[in-house]
Amino acid sequence: MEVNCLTLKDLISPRQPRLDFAIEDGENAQKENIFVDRSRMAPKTPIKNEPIDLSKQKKFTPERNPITPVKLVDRQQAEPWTPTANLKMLISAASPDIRDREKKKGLFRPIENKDDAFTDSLQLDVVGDSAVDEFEKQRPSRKQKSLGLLCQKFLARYPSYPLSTEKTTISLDEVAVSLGVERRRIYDIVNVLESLHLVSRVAKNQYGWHGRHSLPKTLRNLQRLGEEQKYEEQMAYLQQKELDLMDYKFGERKKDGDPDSQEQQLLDFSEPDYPSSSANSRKDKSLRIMSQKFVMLFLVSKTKIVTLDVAAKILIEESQDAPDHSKFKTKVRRLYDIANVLTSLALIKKVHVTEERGRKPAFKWIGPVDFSSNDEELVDVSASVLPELKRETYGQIPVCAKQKLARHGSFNTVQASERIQRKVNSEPSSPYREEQGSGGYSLEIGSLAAVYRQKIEDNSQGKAFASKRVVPPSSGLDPVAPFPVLSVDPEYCVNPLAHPVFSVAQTDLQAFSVQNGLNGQVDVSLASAASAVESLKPALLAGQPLVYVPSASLFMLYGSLQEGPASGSGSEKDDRNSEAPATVELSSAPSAQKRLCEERKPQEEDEPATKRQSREYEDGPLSLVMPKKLSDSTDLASPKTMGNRASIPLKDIHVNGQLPAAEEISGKATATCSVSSEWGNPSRNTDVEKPSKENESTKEPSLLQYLCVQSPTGLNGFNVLLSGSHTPPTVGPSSGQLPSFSVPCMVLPSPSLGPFPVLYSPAMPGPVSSTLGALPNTGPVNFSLPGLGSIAQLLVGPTAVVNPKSSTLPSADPQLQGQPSLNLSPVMSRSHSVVQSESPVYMGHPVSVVKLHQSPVPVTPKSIQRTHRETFFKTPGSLGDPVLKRRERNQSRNTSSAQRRLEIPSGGAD
DNA sequence: CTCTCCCGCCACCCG
DNA sequence: CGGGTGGCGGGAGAG
Repeated sequence: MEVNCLTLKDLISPRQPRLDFAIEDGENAQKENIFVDRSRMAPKTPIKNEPIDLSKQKKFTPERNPITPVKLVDRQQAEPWTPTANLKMLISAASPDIRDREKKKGLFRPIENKDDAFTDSLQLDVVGDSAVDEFEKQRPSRKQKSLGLLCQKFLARYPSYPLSTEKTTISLDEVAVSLGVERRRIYDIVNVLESLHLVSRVAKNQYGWHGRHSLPKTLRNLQRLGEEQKYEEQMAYLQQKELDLMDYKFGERKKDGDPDSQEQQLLDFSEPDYPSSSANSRKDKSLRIMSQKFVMLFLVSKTKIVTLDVAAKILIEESQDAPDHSKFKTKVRRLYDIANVLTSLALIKKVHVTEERGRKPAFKWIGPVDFSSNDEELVDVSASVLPELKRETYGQIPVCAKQKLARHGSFNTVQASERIQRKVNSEPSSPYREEQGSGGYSLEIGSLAAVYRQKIEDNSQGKAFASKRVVPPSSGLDPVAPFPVLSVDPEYCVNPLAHPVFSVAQTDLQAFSVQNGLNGQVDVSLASAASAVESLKPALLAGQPLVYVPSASLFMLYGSLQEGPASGSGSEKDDRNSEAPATVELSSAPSAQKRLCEERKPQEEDEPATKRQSREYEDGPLSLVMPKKLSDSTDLASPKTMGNRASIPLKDIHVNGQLPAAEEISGKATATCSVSSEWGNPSRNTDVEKPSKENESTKEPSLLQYLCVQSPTGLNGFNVLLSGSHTPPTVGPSSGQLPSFSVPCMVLPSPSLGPFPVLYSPAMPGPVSSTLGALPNTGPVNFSLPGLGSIAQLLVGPTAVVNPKSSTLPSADPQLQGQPSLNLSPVMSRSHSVVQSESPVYMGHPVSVVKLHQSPVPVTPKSIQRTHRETFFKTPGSLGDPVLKRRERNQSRNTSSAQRRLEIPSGGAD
């Protein structure tokens, strides 16, 4: 085996660009985190590539055989390689470094599969063998084997926001092998991911990776369901009681109806296949359901903090007619499993709620919250609950939060800018972080209170938006219903910022940023970060989002901007967009499928297409909203890139678009904001990102209406990008269709700017980091992101940029994140694809920019179909090969039939 | 000790 | 029947 592999590699091996990463890896290796590596890998070719490759390679590597016992291994061996495998090989071959690494890993790999993962990570660090040995010897600690870590690795293999075109198939076996774990573990992960629609089962042993595109929708639906179920109340009740435990009786708990039914609904919603409820038959979905419910609890919770005991109780109650307390322990175990996955997704982080009685393990939601504002009731509940919490922890609310509170709903860019300024001014030296810092993690409770307040405030302001969202009448119950609900949530955008804030302390961020350097790679060394903050494990993740953001999103913006003017790549569809929104979307983009999937579910029957679109946008953590209005052209923008994704060099893009875009922008920009800034100090590191090809894809064009305000140099380079046009959030701007919320403004630290393609216009002052130059791309072309820490970029969404809720969090905005968290609200355009930074890395919220693309690419008929129907990628074909590039392979791929589930998907149609 | 949660037995189902 | 799934809970690492 080994030989073969090597050979192949050798043959292929020309070192290619990728190597870069590999190399870096080695360097980075320090950390050990596997994640990092993987993520890196991912970034490279991120999406498409399959992470698996690497991993497999490991396995494949000679060592495999020797290695061990693992069945998986055997399998692989047994199996000649699949095409996918071959691809992987090739890829690996491409970068010898990587290969080597892999090998080493494999070698070292502990006997136990389990160990592998851990081992790998270690290896990564050390590229060297010696190190490895050590690691080997070290037994993987339990932590190393933890589901959370495993999940991160798992996630690292796939792009958070895969291009629509890309379809990734997840082979459980492969994954298990690559990660060195039993399949059973993979099931745990996949089930949770599936509950959030990040993946869907395609066939036996095969899951399709959808990425986070639909996550917002999913969350929205869950939120809705949670509301319907009155989880808030339950939680509030329990919390208040403090969980005295079991005393809590749901007597009322669900007014709606049976829990069961609800549960099913959940599932359904997740999978629109009612009919098949049979599929659900059984318990099987219990974990999924449980996961969804768990998430719902967070979404419903004002505080966004859920203690395990409360969650367990609620779950027990619901799940069974006769709640067995005896199961409490078991439930808690499961919740931990789920929580680990969710943590890896950066949706929650572990915290402890200190109650009078003592500390309780709990998790805090750090994911997007805003998709819809439904706070109203929440407030009430929270009110009751919060008080207690607050006092315990601490009370102060960070300024940031207050600001946010101020109004996330619709605020103007101007406002946003003002805010920003204020902050800056207020604390010149101290970045936002500090503000947050006050809280530290300890905040939890305090944060809750803050949140609570915010919500209240927000509600008043924000409600308008909320109202927008369409609520399907009771549809919630319907399996399908849930999705339908999605309405636009202009607000949604907001979240991103919030999360990060909470989750990561500045320090962490800094460290993080430093480590990561944010290079273009974006890879993020989450792992490293994680390592740094061990305690945080989860937290890291949470913080992570930041990481991603930058590059991709920026890129996106940039691209979009460019496009606006230029539009070259374009594509066809522009018109369509405007024309028939709904249709367009679906049909239009290949990539759309993803979105579509999401959308479909929801079925927006009601909703106008526009809404949907908006939703889509939402998906991306960062969404840039670009109103298409600019011109139709903008719409167009798209796309082609999508298809190309990797192919195009960023440079080109930059070149093309850059200036013009900037100009346009500037022109548009109505306001300029100057920020004083000292956000962050720029840390030196601004590494340039490499533009990932992926990004390229993003390039699309959209039009954005952004204003780029450069901060005077003095400001630190803070630049603000405003969307010039965006209208009030709700309003649909351009086409009128979409409500857009768009990005009100983006603030960038100057340093970062340099890299930032978009905004900078040539005019940009030089402040930008020279570093940029270093990067290959240099120049405008690249937008490299400076180290996170250094650069804080702030993107404010017009509307709610700040999400109220989240905002409440103490975090400091921008900096905290260290990363630029951009939210881009996608413009409404009809189709936008969200692009993710390549680094799939983890979680993060990667920045996903929404593009408008018409049809992204080449949609094959298949894809199209799929998209509509299946919510997600159920069709095998859609999934695409893991390794293979979707392109041909996909086609070639058997589109196997869908399995039951696949079929089901159509539910959306329903 | 408690908190976590890994690990894997074994029951379901499905094909 | 065999294999994919995944419920479930013992028991042990970590703190």
